[in-house]
Parts: sequence; structure tokens; C-alpha cells
Amino acid sequence: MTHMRPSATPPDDVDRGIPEATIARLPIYLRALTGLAERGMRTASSEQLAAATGVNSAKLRKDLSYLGSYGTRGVGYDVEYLRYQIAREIGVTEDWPVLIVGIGNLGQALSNYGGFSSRGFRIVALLDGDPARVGEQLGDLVISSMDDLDSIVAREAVSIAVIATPGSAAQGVVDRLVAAGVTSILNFAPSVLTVPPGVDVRKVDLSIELQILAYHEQRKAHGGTQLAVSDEVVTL
Amino acid sequence: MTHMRPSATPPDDVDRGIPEATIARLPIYLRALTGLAERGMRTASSEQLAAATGVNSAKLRKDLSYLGSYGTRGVGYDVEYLRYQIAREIGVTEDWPVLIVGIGNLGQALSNYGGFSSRGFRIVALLDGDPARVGEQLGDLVISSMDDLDSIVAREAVSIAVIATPGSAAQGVVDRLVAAGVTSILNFAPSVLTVPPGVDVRKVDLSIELQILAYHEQRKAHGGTQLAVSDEVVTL
DNA sequence: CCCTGTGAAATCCTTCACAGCC
DNA sequence: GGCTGTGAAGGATTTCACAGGG
Repeated sequence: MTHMRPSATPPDDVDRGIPEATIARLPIYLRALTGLAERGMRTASSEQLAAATGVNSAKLRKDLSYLGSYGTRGVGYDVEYLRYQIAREIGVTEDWPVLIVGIGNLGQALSNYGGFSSRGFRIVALLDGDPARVGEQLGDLVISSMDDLDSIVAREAVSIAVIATPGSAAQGVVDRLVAAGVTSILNFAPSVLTVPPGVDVRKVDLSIELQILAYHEQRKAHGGTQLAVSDEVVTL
Repeated sequence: MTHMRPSATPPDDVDRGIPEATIARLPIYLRALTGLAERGMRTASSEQLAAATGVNSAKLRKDLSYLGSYGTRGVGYDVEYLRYQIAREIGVTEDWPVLIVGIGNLGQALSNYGGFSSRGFRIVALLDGDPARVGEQLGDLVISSMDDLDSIVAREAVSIAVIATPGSAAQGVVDRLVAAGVTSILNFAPSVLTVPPGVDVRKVDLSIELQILAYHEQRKAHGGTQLAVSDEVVTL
């Protein structure tokens, strides 16, 4: 289908190489656009979008330019059109079926969280390793046994799973998920997961986030003290 | 105290300018070292630490080099010593008092999460805007009213707070927290917060993480299809 | 000889600044 | 005249590769 191009090295027509940093911001833009649309705004300039997202406007324009030329010079971006284009780029014009493993405090909170459906996801199953919990009703789902993992993944065509088990169980669960065909994992367990190539893992870790805050907090305090002791060393 | 140095521009003796990317990884190293220490390991090479953290060993060495020369050539790092040095650098040799605002599903899960105390944090109060929840016992804490925010922050010397309210309430809560003297905020609400300079905000957003996974997942699927249609376009 | 610590190269990301279009 | 889209500059981060100490 594709005809030959003179310089052979790079792969493609439109060059679908969107930087990872940009991809991580597309969901933020998507949410802001949804908010603007709800408030009846029809178009928005890069400055307005920047204000709504906390991103600098040049960066925002560059990010959007990777998706194509969806703006109009002198006017800005059509809110609804851009919203759709970003949703399409991310792949959330349809809902993805998601499975949650580990129905403790956190897993339960996640399963109750209402924001999924409006953001491109639908929780289709809750699994827990504790046989005593199996069968328990939670919202409109029932907790399933880990034994049913393969059949659920197959039946619901699940490719994205959330792990909310204790850290000690996480790697075992990942191995079973991967074996069942899951290829994207969001990990809340505080442990490093190893997966075969082709499987993506993202990690959310509360303690890490707090520790990063603590680091800066400590410097703030120190800075104050230092400033009081010597006026030559200034820690901002 | 500090004597003059010839080139005046940069500020300090040891140069306390640790890159942000490095700071974000220190907690990962800290956790890995705690794990290794628990398993009785006394020293660890950068390769071993790299394996335990999922970070490449050159990066790890460079990261550690910003803290000082804590390794021994030909041997590696003393696990316990390095663990302490990192904890000190992060500022978690003592516990930080933390306050949680918004005791819904998520806030409740966070307040029940046991991993805080071992990682440098102690939850000292739970606040909720709903008067009906005030007074409710949760673990060994009782939910307090938002009216008590100032006195709690002052009494417990809180500088770090977690926001787990609905998005619509988040900015209002932030304003009150900042007014009360809180200078670091971990935000779970899906909204962009604006704070005065000197206040740090970090954001944890479930939907964003899932959407980033969805983006890559979509490409995997697409790649498969393209590969089947044309053997010239290869999407890895 | 093994392993750290680190300049230098390579890569990735952000910001600037402005040409070009509406 | 206002605002997008984007080369080019400037920073930040990662990786390489190796000098040098134990």
C-alpha cells in the first residue's frame, strides 16, 4: 500500500511519534476541555487553555501541534472539536473494560469511584485472593475468585487491570494477569513489578509522593533557619 | 561564616542542587534498601540496587553521587548506612504529621492505610466538610469539622496535607489549608489547584494514569492490525 | 579486577520568538 | 491585530564509557 519514500530511515507519513511528556498531558487537556464545554465555551485560545490546565501556553501549543493543526489562527481552538480529537488520540472515545485485583480499602474505594465511566473506563470485575470475600456484593458487581481470572479476561476482553493488593502479592498477581492476556497495568502496590516486553506498567505510590513533598518541605524549613544564621547563604 | 569564593555566581560548598528527577527516585531507593536490609543484605552494588528498583545502574550511581560519596569502590554501598543517608536527605528520619481532608471512599482508604508510619508520616487528623460525618470514629481518629482546621494545624504543627475531596471542593479547601499555614499538598481531587509561591502541590490522578495506559494500549492494537494489512509499516 | 564516581555525549523536553494565516 | 504553529535555543535528564580507588 505505502509507496517508497526517498530517505528511508524514519517510518511514516505524518510521523506518529508523540513525545511521552506530551501524552502524559493530553488527559489534562481533555479534562479541561470537558469543563469548558460544560460551561458553554465554544472556542478557547491557547492562553485560556493554559490557564485552565496550569500549563504554559507555548508548551500547550506545541503539544497540540503533534496531533495536527486543529486550531485557527487569530481565533483559537474549537472546544468540542479539539476535545474529540484528543479523546480519539488517547483512545477513549469508547470505554475500556477494566478489572481490579485486590479489594481491600483501596480497591473498594476505586470500585466505588464514579469518575471512571465519564473518562473512558468501565469496571467489569473485582477479584480478590481471599476466598472469604468471594461472592460479596459491591455496588453492582460481585467479587470474583482469582480462579476466574482467565475466563473473565477472555469474556470481557480486558486488556487493562488495576492492582490494589498488598505489595507481597503484587508480582504473583501480575504474572497471572499477563498470562491471561492483560497488557496494561496500573499498580498501587508498593513494589517494583517485572513484566515481559510489550506490557506497560504505571505506578501510583502514595508514600513516594509524600516523601517528595517532605524533601521540599525540609528545605523550606532549613532555608528559613539558614537565612536567620547567615545572610550570605540564601536558599529559595 | 562562609568565606568568599572566587567565582561568585553559584551558592554553596557542597552544591545542594539535587535534580528534581533524582529526588523523585530517592524514595524508590529508600524502599529497596529497606527491603534488602530486612532480608539481611549488608552491602549492595549499584547493579543489585538497580535490579531491585528497576532503574538503570549508571543512573542510580549518578543519583547517589549527588548525595555524596557513600559507596566503596570494588565493594558497593553499605545498605544500612545508605538507607539512613537517603532517609536523612529526604527528611524522613522523623515522622511528619499529616492531615487528610475529605473522608469519602478514598480518604477513608488512605486513613486506614498502614504504610505511612514506616515511611515517615503520621496521620494526625481527618477533616470533612459534611457536619453529619463529624464525630465519627475511624480507626483511632475521630473526624473533625473544617472549623477546627486552623487550631489543628497550629496544635499539631502540620505542614503537609492530603486532599481527597470531590473536585468541586478542592480549591476552597486548598485556600483554607494555605491560610492555616500548610505548605505542601498532595491532591487526589481531579482539578487544577492554584496556590501562592512557596506552596508545593503534587497530584495523583487515577483517570489520567489509566488514560496514559489506554493511549499505549490503543497503539498496540493498531500496530497489530497495521502489521496484518501491510508489512512495510511496522509499529513496535 | 571489581565497582564507584563522573566528565562528556546523546537524548529528551521546555521555552523563546516570530513568520504566517485568519 | 490576534493567535496558531514551529524552527531554533536553552535546559534538564539519561546514557556512555572510563579514570581511579579498594
